Amino acid sequence: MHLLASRTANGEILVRPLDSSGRPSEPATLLAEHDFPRYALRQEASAPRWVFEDTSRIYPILLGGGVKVQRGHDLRLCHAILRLSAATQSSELARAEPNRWDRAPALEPQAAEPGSTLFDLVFDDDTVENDSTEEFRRQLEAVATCADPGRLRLLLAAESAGALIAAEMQFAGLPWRTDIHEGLLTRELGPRVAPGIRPERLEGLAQVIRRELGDPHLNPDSQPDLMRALQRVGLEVSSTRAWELQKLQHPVIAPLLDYKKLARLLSANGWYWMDTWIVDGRFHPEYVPGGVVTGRWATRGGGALQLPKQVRGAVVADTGWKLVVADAAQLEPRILAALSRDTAMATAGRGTDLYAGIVASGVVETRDHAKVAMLGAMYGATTGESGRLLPQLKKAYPRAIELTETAARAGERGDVVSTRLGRSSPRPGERWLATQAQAYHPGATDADERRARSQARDWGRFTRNFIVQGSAAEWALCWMAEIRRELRLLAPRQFDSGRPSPGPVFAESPHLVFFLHDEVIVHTPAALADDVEQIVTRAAATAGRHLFGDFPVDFLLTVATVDSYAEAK
DNA sequence: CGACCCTGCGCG
DNA sequence: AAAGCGCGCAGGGTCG
Repeated sequence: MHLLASRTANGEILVRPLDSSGRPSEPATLLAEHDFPRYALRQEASAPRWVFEDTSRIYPILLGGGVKVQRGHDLRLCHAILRLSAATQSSELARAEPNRWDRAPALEPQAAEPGSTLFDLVFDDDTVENDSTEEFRRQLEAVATCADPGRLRLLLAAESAGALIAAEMQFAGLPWRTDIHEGLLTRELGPRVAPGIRPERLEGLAQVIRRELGDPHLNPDSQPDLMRALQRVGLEVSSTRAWELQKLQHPVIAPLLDYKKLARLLSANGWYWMDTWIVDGRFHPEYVPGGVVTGRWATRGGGALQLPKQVRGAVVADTGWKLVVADAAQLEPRILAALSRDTAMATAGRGTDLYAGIVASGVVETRDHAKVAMLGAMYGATTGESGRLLPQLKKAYPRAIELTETAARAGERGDVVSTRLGRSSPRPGERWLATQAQAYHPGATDADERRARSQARDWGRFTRNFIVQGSAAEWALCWMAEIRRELRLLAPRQFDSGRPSPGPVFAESPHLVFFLHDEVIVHTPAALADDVEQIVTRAAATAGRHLFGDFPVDFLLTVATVDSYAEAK
């Protein structure tokens, strides 16, 4: 059973039951917004799949009303996948003119208060293309008529589960101790100062830098000024990047590197950041599922996917609770091994650190070499150490390396590549095609050809990486969806249909609070931490089976139950 | 003044 | 141009 829930022009919620092919089956129900959670909770007894036009816009109403749902289908996200997927190119959906389902969602951040601003899904033009019921039917049909529906079906389910999880994680927030964060800032930067003023320690370092560079008015935050000042004292730099400065011998270097480090802390995660993003002891970033072309998530605001290790000590479980932090070890190379069915490479990672396994197999000398060679293979490195190590890797793991090279060649030609579950890479743009065409033009110059070749290789590196990064993102979605499903079984109380009035969704039971590409954090009552660890571990194996069947590849995790995020690895 | 680009750096 | 992918964000600087 599907329940399509959408918002009407006057702010009510319209729920339309649909049958398995997406056709309206029973009469629709019209609800006031505040009645929606209670209604949804009743429906949950039969575990419907909720069809949302945009999960991030409508699900917060339910969460705010104390209701989590089990299953979802996000029309906007699934449309994006099906529109581009090579597997569904002949479908009605893919061949239709661009319509409202292709338009980017409104970019303004959501209001913190769920349900206060949700106008963007209301459309005046009641055309067939814009109707959600029709769109859902087109999506089901596109999947059903493609060559291998199972994979896409899984992808759409995983993507949609991701949308539910993203909304839930934003709603729940990551536990954040502002007192600990403040302590760190004061220790590193000095006492808090008003915005625009340099904290004590930064000002002190700025003075030292000015003295060493003989420029009493230098603003170390100005890259051009700093570069000129460095050159004036005879330091030949072409940039002011930390890694480049590190190589130089001069008394200004040490204080300058300190300055950069601290200036970064201040601007990225200083007091202003804390005031903006931490509300009632929780960090509530907005996750954007499908925000990256490869299918990875992005975030909007707060820089949640760049939380520096430096400040992770402020992420602390509530009293009586724990954080279960789990990280997929060497995820992308394992994905590559499975994608290419390279049993030798899969064997190297069986029950052990994959890079260590590669060393143990005698392929390269050190773990560091194994890592840099693997990354180079997946990113398309040609020079340097990883370029030199590639032949050894190729000899040991021909199937895996072959797959990356095939993907690169496809991209160089301008072809599309696809992930394990069928997410396809975007086609190169007009400019790319024009540059390639120019190189084949009779009057093409050497420069034209060089440019075209270099651009083709760039796109090849993109498609090479796309299949691995994108398939890894799919694994991670399946992993998380499975964790979520099992966590619910672990603490079923608030979902039981017998409970007549919904309560706070995250007050009592373990729930996901953070996701970072190949890493999750579950916030859990301490007594359940062991169960959560098992769930997370089991879910990794399940995700592997969902993607790769019985191909014998391990997806190892490092799992830790901790009080503070900083304690994990 | 805002819009935009550039540089640099954090994360995977 | 940090060898080699994908991001977000802040601050300086320039331009209209």
